[in-house]
Amino acid sequence: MCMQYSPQYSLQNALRKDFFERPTPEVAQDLIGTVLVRTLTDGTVLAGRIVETEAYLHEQDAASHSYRGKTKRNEAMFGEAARLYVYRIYGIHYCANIVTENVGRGAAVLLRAVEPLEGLEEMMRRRKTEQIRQLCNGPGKLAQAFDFTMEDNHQSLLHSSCCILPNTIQQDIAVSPRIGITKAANELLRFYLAGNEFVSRGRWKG
DNA sequence: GGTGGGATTAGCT
DNA sequence: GCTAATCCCACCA
Repeated sequence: MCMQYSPQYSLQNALRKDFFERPTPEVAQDLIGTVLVRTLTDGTVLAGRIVETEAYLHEQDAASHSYRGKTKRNEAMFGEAARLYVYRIYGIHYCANIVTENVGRGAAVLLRAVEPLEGLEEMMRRRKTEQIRQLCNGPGKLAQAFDFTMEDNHQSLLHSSCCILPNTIQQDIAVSPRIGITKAANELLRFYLAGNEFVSRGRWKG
């Protein structure tokens, strides 16, 4: 189920910067089905198919961290596309976003869930659980499993140790309002693979 | 210099 | 369903 897909872990195939320089909802939707790959310093490869994302837009989007303009905390959002914007949430967890559009826009895509493909033992160790479904089915969990921390803020996704591989599957993408926000809560900016069990909050009904 | 809130999670009822 | 855990940082004084 989760191991049948065998991605080519090669930078040759990786998504390039122009993929991320498009309108953020398009990027968020097109990221569904792609594969997030990270190679740790010890050579361990972590990979997962992205099954859930949310788009956070520029300064008109009241739910976006960029809503009140550029600050020290969110400056990565205003930087180059295809870089990571990582922040700490509720003092405990991290959330990993991919910066989109052009420099100065302040837009990004939140990675909410991935289906683990490779490096599961490492993820289990970091997550302190052996339940595969629990490894990456939420933004905080995903960040913990892939070891994304503030050190990775501004990190580029355009090299072999950290990149996104193209979608090779064809599945139905569903849309919904974003989760966990109070402002602009009706915008349909959350995208996920319909019926996929690794989507957060157990929204899969199997 | 103090304070409040947050794109969450785990564990308990 | 409810709530504690726990930390920047933005904002106001």
